[in-house]
Amino acid sequence: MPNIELPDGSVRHFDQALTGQEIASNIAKSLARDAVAIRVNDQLRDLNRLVEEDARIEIVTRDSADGMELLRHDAAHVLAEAVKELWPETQVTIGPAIENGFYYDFARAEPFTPEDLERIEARMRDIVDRDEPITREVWNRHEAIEFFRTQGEEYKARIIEDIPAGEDLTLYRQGQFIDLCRGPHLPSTGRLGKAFRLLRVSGAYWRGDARNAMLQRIYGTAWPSDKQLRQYLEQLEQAEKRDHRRLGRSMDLFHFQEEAPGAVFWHAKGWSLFQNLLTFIRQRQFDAGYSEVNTPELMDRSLWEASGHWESFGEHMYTTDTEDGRSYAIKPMNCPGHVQVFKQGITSYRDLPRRLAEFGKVHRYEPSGALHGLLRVRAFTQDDAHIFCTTEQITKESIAVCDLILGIYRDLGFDDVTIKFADRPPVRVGADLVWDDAEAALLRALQQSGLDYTHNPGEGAFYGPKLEFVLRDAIGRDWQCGTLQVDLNLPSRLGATYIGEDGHKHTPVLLHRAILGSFERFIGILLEHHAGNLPLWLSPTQAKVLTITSDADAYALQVVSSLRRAGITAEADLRNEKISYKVREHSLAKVPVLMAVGQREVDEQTVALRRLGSKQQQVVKLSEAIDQLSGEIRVRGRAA
RNA sequence: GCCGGCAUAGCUCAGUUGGUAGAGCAACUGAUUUGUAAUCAGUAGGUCCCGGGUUCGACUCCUGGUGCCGGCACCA
Repeated sequence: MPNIELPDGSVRHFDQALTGQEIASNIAKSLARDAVAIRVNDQLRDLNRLVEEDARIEIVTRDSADGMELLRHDAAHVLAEAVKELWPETQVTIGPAIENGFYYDFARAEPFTPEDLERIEARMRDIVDRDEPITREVWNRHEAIEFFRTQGEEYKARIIEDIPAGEDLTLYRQGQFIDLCRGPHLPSTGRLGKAFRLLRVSGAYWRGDARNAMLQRIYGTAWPSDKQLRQYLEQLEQAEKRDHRRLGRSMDLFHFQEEAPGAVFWHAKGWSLFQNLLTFIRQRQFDAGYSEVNTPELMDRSLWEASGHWESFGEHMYTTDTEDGRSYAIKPMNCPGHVQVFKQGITSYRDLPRRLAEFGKVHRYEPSGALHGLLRVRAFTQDDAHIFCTTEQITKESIAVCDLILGIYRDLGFDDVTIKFADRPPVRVGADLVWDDAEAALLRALQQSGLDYTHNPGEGAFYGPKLEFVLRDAIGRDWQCGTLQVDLNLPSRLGATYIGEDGHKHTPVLLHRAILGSFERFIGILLEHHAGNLPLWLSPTQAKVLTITSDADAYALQVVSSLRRAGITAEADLRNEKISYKVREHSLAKVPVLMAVGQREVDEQTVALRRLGSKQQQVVKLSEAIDQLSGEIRVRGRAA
């Protein structure tokens, strides 16, 4: 005889236990229709389970975040049911809801083809039409293992074996299909609706471990309504349009070719963008007290053995053997080089902190399958720096690094940044006490800066804990770019020392930090974030001066040279084409400022100025236009 | 690296059961002097990713590579 408290605080009394579905019907018809689960005292439950006790409840509808997750989880089950009906010999494994959708991993000798995907999706729709009740059963552990073994479901049996003894095992049954699942689930398959779509099939290792068998993963997306599904598919198309590889071609920025997998051929415009970004970072670093250095690309293998990189990453390093019998490695990172610079001469504690920066081009033999346009390459340029300091200085320096990184992101148009604190990994160098200190110092910096962070356990580097700076782009994707790592191991491995106040030698602490990480990758992210519409100050070509008739040719050239004198990168387009043709062409090439000049502009010494993305133009005096643009450029890129 | 897919003109893509290839856009040439997202006409353009095999004959079939794409794993 439960008393049911609703989210609005009202309480309803019922004379007998009743199901979530009945409670929903009791409240409102529409709620009954949209209900997918019930939350009973903060615990999600199936709608058709009885609520017998006094409880606070909330009906979970398909539109809510929890509701959508449920829909997607159910979609995964319906997918598995469809596959089992079509190919009964297939083994099922796991099938969770993920952001925007779901997947299910299957073990099957034959690969799924795109045609198979269509058949599966059609069968899923049949299953929704059948509206099979989904029922929860609690099973005994041994019986469950026995059951799945006899069904030939080896993977399911193994999953159950790994569930701690004593826990209740729940199985969910829909039609002929039974799956191990914690639940909750919808009352029936019809409740799923048909706003789902299978997207692709790919490989995935059993339990995410490359030593295990490779399963076949089918990905899908599912939504509460057709409209939301359409919107999502539309969003996917839009994301494709801002693919940096496509923009790189249409904006004539860079290319790749077969002879240099994972290495960029920068074209003039792309390199100009690269240099604009580099100049900006260089200025900011200078202002923050860094000195720029440059260290060899090729160094003897012994140095990499001493640093420990040879052991951990030897397979991913490019090496070269020379006639003199020596073995060199092309640098995969800059730290050992910077330590060599630090070691020259004798450093006093008074000289610390010492901040050495380098735009270091590094090479890493990344696994072939990891390569992805500019976002994952084998040859890239880091905005790398190493800060040598005392233990006492770690926190202060770390705070300064956080400030520097966050400020730069803001100026590049990224406001949504999260910080992750990654602590000691299972495989590491150095004593635990040393790790304790390093982790504590980083956390102190975060606390004193008042920055929010999330914990990323076990994800630190092998030599020290790190902060990871993750920025969210315009379409909601997260990119880890900046990093700050406290290293209490490498300096001693490479013999770096300073003379302390006591006149004795001490080992400095080494902070590794990068802001953008890799210029190549960051440019890829920037392009996608801005959909190619780069901020004026970064654009390789900032303005294009377009003539309307050839009468304006001389004036157009004069405008271009005035712009260039003001530090604005400008080019003239004197071709004998219609103005609309030129506007279209340069808009597609993402030139931020177009200035059209015809007889009127010649007479009045003006330009018809049009900004990328706008359909309007304003006619302004040339001098005004120049002031306006150079002011805008100064505010962003050149400002300290 | 692993699973699956793809590779044809600068780009986007067609190409029948095996008979050595086409379109649109771009490029080039000419005409057009044009007021804000495609002016018209003509011309040229190919190692059909690379190697080997089957065949009278291979873009097409088989086979070994390479690169790319979607994931998985990896990411100092």
